[in-house]
Amino acid sequence: MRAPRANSREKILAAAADVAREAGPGSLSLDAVASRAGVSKGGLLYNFPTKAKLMQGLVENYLSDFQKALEARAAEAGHESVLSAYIKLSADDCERPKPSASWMFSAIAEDPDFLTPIKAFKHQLFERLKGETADLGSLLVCFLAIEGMRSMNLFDSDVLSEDERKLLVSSLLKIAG
Amino acid sequence: MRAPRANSREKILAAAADVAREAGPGSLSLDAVASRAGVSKGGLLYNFPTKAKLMQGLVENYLSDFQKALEARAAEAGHESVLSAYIKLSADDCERPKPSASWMFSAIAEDPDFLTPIKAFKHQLFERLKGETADLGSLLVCFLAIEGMRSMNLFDSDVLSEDERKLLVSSLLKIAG
DNA sequence: TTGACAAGACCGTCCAGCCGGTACAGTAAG
DNA sequence: CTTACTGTACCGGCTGGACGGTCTTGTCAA
Repeated sequence: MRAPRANSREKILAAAADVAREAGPGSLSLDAVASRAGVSKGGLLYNFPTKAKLMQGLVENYLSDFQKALEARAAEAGHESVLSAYIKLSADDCERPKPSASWMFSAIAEDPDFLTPIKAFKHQLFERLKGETADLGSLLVCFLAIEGMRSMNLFDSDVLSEDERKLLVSSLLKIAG
Repeated sequence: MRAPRANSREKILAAAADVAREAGPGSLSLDAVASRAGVSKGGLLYNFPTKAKLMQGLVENYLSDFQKALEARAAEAGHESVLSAYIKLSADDCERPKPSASWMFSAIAEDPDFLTPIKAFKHQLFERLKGETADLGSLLVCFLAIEGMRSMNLFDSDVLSEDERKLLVSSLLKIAG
């Protein structure tokens, strides 16, 4: 029963995210991930020799996906600012009711240092935005508001209604100029 | 050496927060909390019959502290808006380099439903702010930006410098009117 | 045949919750 | 006063189960 062509890595990563989302970040065990991915535990450990490596894979995957999406947005919109692209991308990410990143809590529980690459990424993005934005105050407000939106999505807090989120986004775009 | 009246509950709660902050949210074990609080495991279990109850205690403590602090701010400043009080309170909370609430990750790992009271609290606060703020767009931007600030503090992300945070706060206060 | 890859039984560790104690305070009958 | 009983606060060893990681044994593709 061996899948001749199985890109197991991606399946496992996706399965891990699913398990964290559905069973809760505290229930992300290797056994659960393996069975969810349709893979044996040995198979999982073959691809990710340790749980920490799995978490690392999750983080790297997340970051590279995000970067790709942001670059695509920034390119497709032509001469639009990166900040606008970031706002719109985040709005879309938060629109779908998937708090798709609750695996992050598992990673933090495993080792808070898994946040380091994410922090670095954000810092880098912030610096990039500073380079293209005239008014630092406006940038700060926008950047933090987006952060807040993402955070609420992560924590699965649907405090805002659909309309409110749309109003928020348009307000931010206005501030961003 | 029976302490006739030691308010063990508070000591335990504080110890739990300390352990989560220093050893990481994944290392919050009952043994660690007990020894940190200067209490035996049995004593801990006497006050909090289960780990879930301990988490619940943490959440309730956090929420009531926050509410008290907010009320105090709103009262002391006289006729200032609640939104301004909320902004300033959050700014002060985030100023000290203590990501004092990393126990929250442990709670989420234990059971994501521990977030429910927090979500409810935020929702309630948001409704209250809506009642006193004229421009919904401005309120949304401020509210989310504060959320972002708190989130960054929680994740121990020091992306913003001291000056930037001050500028952010003053910008928010201006928007809040 | 060989080696990349997968299966799952197995082992050691860790931890939540349990349980049988201990120390002490209050109370009240003798 | 004292003895006996009751309830409170706390102690710490124990255990059963879960989980991460290893090991042995396949199995398919080239």
